Amino acid sequence: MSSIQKIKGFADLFPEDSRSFTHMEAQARAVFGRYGFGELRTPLLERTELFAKGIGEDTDVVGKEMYTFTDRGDRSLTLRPEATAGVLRAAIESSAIEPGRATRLYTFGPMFRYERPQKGRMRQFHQVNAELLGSAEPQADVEVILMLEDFLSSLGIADLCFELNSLGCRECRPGYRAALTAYFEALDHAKLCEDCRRRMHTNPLRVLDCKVPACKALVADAPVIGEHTCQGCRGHFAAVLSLVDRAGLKYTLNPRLVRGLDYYQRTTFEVTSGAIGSQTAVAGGGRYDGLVKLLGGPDAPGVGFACGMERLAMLMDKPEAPCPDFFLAVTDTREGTGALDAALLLAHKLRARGLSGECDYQAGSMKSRLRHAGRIKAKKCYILGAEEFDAGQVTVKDMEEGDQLRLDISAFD
RNA sequence: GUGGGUGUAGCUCAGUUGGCAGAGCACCAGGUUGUGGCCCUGGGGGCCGAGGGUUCAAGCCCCUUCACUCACCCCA
Repeated sequence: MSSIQKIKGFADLFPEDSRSFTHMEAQARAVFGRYGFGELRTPLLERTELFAKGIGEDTDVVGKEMYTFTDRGDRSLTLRPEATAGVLRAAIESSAIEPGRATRLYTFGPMFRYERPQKGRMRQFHQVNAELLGSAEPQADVEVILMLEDFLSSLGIADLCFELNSLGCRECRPGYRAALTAYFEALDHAKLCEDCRRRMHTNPLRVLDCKVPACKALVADAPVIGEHTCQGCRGHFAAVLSLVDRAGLKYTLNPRLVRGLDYYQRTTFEVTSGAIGSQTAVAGGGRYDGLVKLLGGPDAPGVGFACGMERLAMLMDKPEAPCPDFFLAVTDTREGTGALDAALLLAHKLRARGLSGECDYQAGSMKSRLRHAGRIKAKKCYILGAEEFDAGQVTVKDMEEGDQLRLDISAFD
């Protein structure tokens, strides 16, 4: 109890769990590579203002969830709570964005949010991110959505629900917001929950997302965004839906799909699962035209997604531990014979031949050593007992077949 | 931040109205004088989360505290 323990909301991933992450990363590289995306790695720490600007001052993420501190130079720094802002900062800083030409980048790694941990939510969690910069066309939205689906199915994850929506743009969204607020005002808004009475003014879109039954009932007849979006947004969304359809991806329209980060415009999407606790979002994303410019870059549009790796891990089959090629057992329990030295050197030679395996550092009974070899699923057990050692030999037992033979150790030179 | 649940062996968990600290799995040894998996027998292992209180007696009751966990808010 007196030993130092990890801090709340942070996790250690031992091989049983880390294998899942390694596998996801490998699949992401393979799938995204087929779409022409290149990997970008950005720092985990950024200046606080990048997130404040990029995510939105009024969001929960910026308002109460960031790990922010001042460094020794009195700069305010923040551990990244999401990836997009950092990716855009890097792309802008290195002039990687050419308006009118697509730039495709993906990244993955840890994100940090100071929240109360629960199932599917950690303070340090991991995301896979992809961003397609420079294209405002609906084809870009669809490419990203299809790539996400491609990635998820490469992991063998089924029973996922794709939800799509359009939030409109800077031109038409204010009108929708006003209509929503007017709707709630006209209603008996005392029936709304406390949070929603506040939200109907600050962010009426959020009310649509409320889970309180009374609010849900009132929201049922609220104006739908599709009726308020401008011609351009409507055409864009129609094109996206049509293409997604033609690509054969099943989805549901969710007019109440509101995302938590301020920068989304037009297309938004979310992938959900009912099998990972009360947090259902596995991945989410959308279009963020205007964000690149807001962060000081060219006026280039963008679309992308983030995918929660811990949540994916809950849905995946765990990759099996690899079976070692050998286990080198030492059963010569006499003192000072040098059998342990001989074992180590023999194991070294086996590895030089490309074989994998572990080697005893302590001699034990035949029974216990063989049991261990079986337990770690070694393909072969190399046995170095007193007889073998004195003869300069080793017994090699096939753990599957059970047959064995004696070989000279020198044969492995 | 606000609620609920749980802290006992390396792991998963029992533990009755307060009365000697338990099981399964894992580990070690033996049954089988040098041969794994199945079976049988035995063994090592514990500040019962921590601190205080009540009591002849506390894993159990009371207070405090810490940790973990689930949920709300919100999100991946």
